Order: sequence, then structure tokens, then C-alpha cells
Amino acid sequence: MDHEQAADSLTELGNTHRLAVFRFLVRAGHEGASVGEIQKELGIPASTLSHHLARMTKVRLIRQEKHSRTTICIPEFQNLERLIDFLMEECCAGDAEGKDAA
Amino acid sequence: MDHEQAADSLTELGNTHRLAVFRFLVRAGHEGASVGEIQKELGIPASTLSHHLARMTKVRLIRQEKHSRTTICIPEFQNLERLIDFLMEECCAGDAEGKDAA
DNA sequence: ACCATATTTCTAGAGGTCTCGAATTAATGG
DNA sequence: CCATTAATTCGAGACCTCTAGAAATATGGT
Repeated sequence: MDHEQAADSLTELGNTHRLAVFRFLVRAGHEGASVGEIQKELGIPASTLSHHLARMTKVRLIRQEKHSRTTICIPEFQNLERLIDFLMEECCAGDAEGKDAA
Repeated sequence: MDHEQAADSLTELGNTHRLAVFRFLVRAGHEGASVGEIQKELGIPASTLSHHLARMTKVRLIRQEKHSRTTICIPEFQNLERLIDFLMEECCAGDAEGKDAA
């Protein structure tokens, strides 16, 4: 994960709707959820939701699989892990005592 | 960590300058770094940097301690941990097989 | 072919963010 | 005091995001 990709991902997560969607998908797990299911759960207007999902897909926080009419959204768990690692990288390297003393 | 605070924190981290500053401070550890040191390291104009630091302080990603003329910035490690936990909460609860299979 | 369902694209207004020079405030040293 | 250093506040232009209704697209069923 490079700096720019991390910043982009964090920007996308920093929106109330997108964060709610992402967390819903994280809970849903590897099977994900369809756009319609997300809409029912969170009550976001379709066009707004589609816009947010497109943004999250673009930065690879999620991926979308189209099965005939329905679009399934699945979190990119590996990228979430990479993002978290990026934030904690070299944590407390400057501390006198043991590192990672978060 | 509630939803709104998480979203606010993520928004702040989602800016290239702020992310660079935050990571520099995470590396610096519990002793943090002064505004001047951050400026020297990252080469961000003073007014711009001050603006970004104020925003990060507001959402408690960092805290600022004033020692006479110099302002020391220190990451709020606990809040970073809470934020990360928030993102992973109930990860894969909907999966048939074991949870947290990120 | 026709209709319903699922989702995306278009559009546009309202509001927010980023940036940084200039001015300002505050604290220290001589 | 006066100059210097450290940092913040002000101001304004450029740019981006959010939102959601309306229109469009795509697929499947009958």
C-alpha cells in the first residue's frame, strides 16, 4: 500500500454513508451483499448509493461482481489490512522504550 | 468510538498532507514532535500545516501541548486503536465459516 | 414484444476543503 | 524595549464532494 492509495482509501471511508456501507459489508463477510440489500438496510437513495459504491470500488475498498441484474459488493479485506498496517507502520520507532507501545 | 467520530477521523486521515503528518508522528511515538520539526521534515507551509494540525486535534487524532513558544503534537494512540477496532467490528459475522477471516 | 426489477448515469445546486501569503499573537533573549 | 523565533488566524480563489430526482441501461420473466 503506497501513500496515495492509503489516503484515497481513508478519504472514502471518511464519509458517513460510505463508512456505514463498508461496515455493513465487513459484517456481511466474503459473500458481500447486493446493492439492493444495502439500500434496504441503510435507506440511502439509489443514485446516491451507486455513486458511493463506485467511489469505493475505484479505490479497491470493495469489489463488485455482476450476476445478471444484481451487483454484489464485497469488501477487499486484504486492502483493509494493508491500510491498517500502513497506519501503524514503524509505530513508536522514536520511543526510547519498546516499540508499538500504542 | 461512535460512527460519527470514526468518520470524522477517517476524513482527516484521508488527506495527503495530514496522513504524512500523522504517520510521522506515529513514528515519533509518545514524545511526538513540534510543529517546527514537522514542518522541517515535510516541507509544508506553516499556515497550511497549522490548519491541518488544528483539524487533526479537533477530532482527537492527535493532541497538542504548548511549552512556551513551541507546540508539541502527539498522536492519540488509543483513539487510533479504537478507530481500527471500529472498522473491523463484527468482521465476517455473516460468514458460514470462522469469523475474522480477513 | 412488453413490463418489472436492478442499477447506473446525468445533472445541477449547495456547501465544504485546500492552499498559502500576509497579518497577528505570544514568548524569549539581549 | 526591540528583535527574533514559533505558531496561529485571516482572507480569498480554485476545486471537489454530496445529494437526489430524472432519465437511461440492462436483464429476466411471461
